[in-house]
Amino acid sequence: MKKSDRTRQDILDVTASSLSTAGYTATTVKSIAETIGMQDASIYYHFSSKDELVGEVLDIGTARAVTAVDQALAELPDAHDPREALRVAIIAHAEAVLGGGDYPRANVRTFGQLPPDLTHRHRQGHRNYGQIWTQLIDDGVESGALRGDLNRSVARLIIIGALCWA
Amino acid sequence: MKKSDRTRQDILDVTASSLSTAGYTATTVKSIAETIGMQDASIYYHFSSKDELVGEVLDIGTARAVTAVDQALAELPDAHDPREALRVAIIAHAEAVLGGGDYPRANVRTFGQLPPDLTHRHRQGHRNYGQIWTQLIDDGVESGALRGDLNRSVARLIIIGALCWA
DNA sequence: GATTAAATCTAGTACACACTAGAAAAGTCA
DNA sequence: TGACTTTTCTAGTGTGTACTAGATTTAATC
Repeated sequence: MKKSDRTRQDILDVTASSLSTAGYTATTVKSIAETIGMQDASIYYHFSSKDELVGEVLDIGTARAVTAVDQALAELPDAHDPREALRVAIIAHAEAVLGGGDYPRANVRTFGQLPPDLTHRHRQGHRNYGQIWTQLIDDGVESGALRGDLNRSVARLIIIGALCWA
Repeated sequence: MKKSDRTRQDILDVTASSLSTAGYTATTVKSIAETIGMQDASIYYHFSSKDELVGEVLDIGTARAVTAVDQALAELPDAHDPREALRVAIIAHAEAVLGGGDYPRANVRTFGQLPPDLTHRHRQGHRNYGQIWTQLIDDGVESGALRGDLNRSVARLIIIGALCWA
């Protein structure tokens, strides 16, 4: 049962890499198999469908980003400036996306090109992640550290948008 | 030769609408034809390929955004604050993308999912557009109105990224 | 109204894709 | 080694896509 795990991991890695650079449509089962050096049909021994495989890659990516941000926030001192929290979170997110490997990048790259099923499956995860930022911004506004006259949801969109774009 | 022009325009409009909401892959020749109420093969009387059709839609979109920003900048008084120029340009861009119809939106929506040929064909247009913003930011920095210690290309990416995300 | 041109349709081809079934090979362990 | 399991391959199916060829209809012109 060792061989299977290694191959499975290889498939995930290659898929994440392809998704992050080529996008969803250009990431074909055949191309994944070719990169690994096996037949496309063999992929289905490890994953029951392309979308299950892609879904797992995306799940790993969001989990890593969430973990990175959560951890960065947890390392803050107990009484911290809400602006500092926002700053730390932004840096943690940026590091996860830019330097954290292909998995978080796959999420950003394929956002908006996934088939409906996958989109729906990951919508909740995205919402949860957005919730973190909404909370950070709300904290800032309510503590008076951030200007209260800006539209909060707009601010959230700008921050996440700018981060994803980078 | 009137009928042809009207139908051609219909095809362009429907394609822009579909691209802006469904993206490139989900925008099939068949779906376009169905929306109009004709057979998919009939599309090819007006356009020689799907990508030629899509390319024309994207060209129109970028042209509209560029025109909107250029026009907004041209209406500024001769001696204007560089910050004001940036502000006006951002608003013009946002209006073009959000309220300017499907054509500019099609560009944003399909960014990163186009086949290589189309990507390459429009890369120059995107570069030109980016150039406008680079210039605006450079003006701001050199005149002292904007802080010079921020990385200019990062600033450009953040601004365009946030706008496109919205 | 007849003739020509423009526009659309019918009926297909070719290809890439995800995916399947069963045979073959590779690995595991007594 | 030999029996058994795990993994991969060969060879296909079905489907959706862009696209083509030629017939057919619709519109314009004389």
